[in-house]
Amino acid sequence: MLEIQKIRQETADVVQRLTDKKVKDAEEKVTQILEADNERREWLIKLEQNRAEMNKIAKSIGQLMKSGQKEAAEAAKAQTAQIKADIKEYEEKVRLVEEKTQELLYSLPNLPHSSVPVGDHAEDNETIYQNDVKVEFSFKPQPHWELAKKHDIIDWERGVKLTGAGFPVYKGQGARLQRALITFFLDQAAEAGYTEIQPPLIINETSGYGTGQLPDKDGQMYHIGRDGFYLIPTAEVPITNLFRNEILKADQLPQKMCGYTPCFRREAGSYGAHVKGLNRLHQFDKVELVQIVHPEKSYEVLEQMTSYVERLLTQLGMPFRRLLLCTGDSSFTSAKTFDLEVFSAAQERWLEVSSISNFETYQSNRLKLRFRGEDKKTHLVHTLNGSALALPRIVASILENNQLEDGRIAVPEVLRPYTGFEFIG
RNA sequence: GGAGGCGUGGCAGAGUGGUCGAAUGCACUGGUCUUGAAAACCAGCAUACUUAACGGUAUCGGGGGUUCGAAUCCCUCCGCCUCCGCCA
Repeated sequence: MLEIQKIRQETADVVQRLTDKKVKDAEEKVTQILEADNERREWLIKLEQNRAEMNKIAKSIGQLMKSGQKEAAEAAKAQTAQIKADIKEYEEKVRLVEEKTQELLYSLPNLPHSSVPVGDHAEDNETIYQNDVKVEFSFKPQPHWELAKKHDIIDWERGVKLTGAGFPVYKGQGARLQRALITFFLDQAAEAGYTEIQPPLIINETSGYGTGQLPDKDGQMYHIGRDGFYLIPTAEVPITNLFRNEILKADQLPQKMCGYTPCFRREAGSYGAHVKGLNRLHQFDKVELVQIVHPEKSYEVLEQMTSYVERLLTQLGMPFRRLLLCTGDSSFTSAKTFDLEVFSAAQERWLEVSSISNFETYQSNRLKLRFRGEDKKTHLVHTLNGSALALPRIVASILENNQLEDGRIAVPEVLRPYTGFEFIG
């Protein structure tokens, strides 16, 4: 959520950047917010004046009662009725206009950082880096869903029986490969100084609002109607919410955390060849990095986190590239996002395996997550997160890029201590 | 699931209808003193909104109510503790 003070003080700039972000009618929306906010303050002042008056009378009644002037006290009571009614009226007005302001603010995405290219679609993203790993075959490579079937390591059909499409069952070497990846990623993160967190997989509504999944992505989460909870779509939600409503000491920053969790996504509206196999699932595993940092450090940290994830891909021997997402393609809540994509030679396409974002104060403003600065005042922190990494497309890439002519699949060196085997099949 | 108790500032802990945003202690910050430190003493020490400023308003787990006035009374939700039941 954008800070209202910022919208007030830097109106023109905010409108421009929202327009860059491809928000329709940005100027109109901002004007509406400012009008609502002005109205709010007008009513608030009236409300508070009345309350002050009321407090004054109440106090004087107390004095009169104490000194035994009963009649004077009763007389004072009589004049409170009108003020009381006014207070009620103003309270209602303030409540309504606050609700409206809030709703409008929720509807605005984050402002893009100045270094983010302005663009509409994925085609406008900038390729920042591409490594020189090449995967070439002397035979016709098979897509991962064929390979998984052949080696009997992923069972889609029985997953459908248990739950539905998008809930695969991993078995044997497939299950072991998953577990190896999770442990490898967690070990690496620990070495890089991230504290491992095992959060709840179910969150309440407030947490959903805190990181921005609610209200705009309500349809993408699984809702547990009976208790009003949600299944987490990513570990980002519980981990970033850990410090909601807290004021951290300066020396508590940065908070570097990582966590492995399954992720649950309804993926309503997705269909077609791009969701085949492991490309898009309703339940998948992911190790997530979250950092809560001093505002001055956040872009430095974004770079550190991204290079960290690139190192993981390098260790796995994957051909990958780094994209800087353009304004139109980066997420609602992000100020700047890098995507890392692995090239799948068999599918002949790039698969997004990680997305690393700086949210600046967009999340912390909702979370009321602040720190006390050198000036002794409270300031909003900056929050960042990134996948390190999401498993399904990594598994797909390993299967597809590491397949051998005899049909076996070579496990990347770094994973062998974790899998206990060198080849699948 | 049943019965009872409790939820106050960073922590501990007073306060059961009237200058209570809240005693006191500890912690913390600044100052005096000291060669330095400790001790002692003095001062400060929640958050948010609002105002050009003085100031004002709200917050004692959350929400609602009674009252001229609520930390204090009532309702409700949440959480914690104790006992019983059940259970991995």
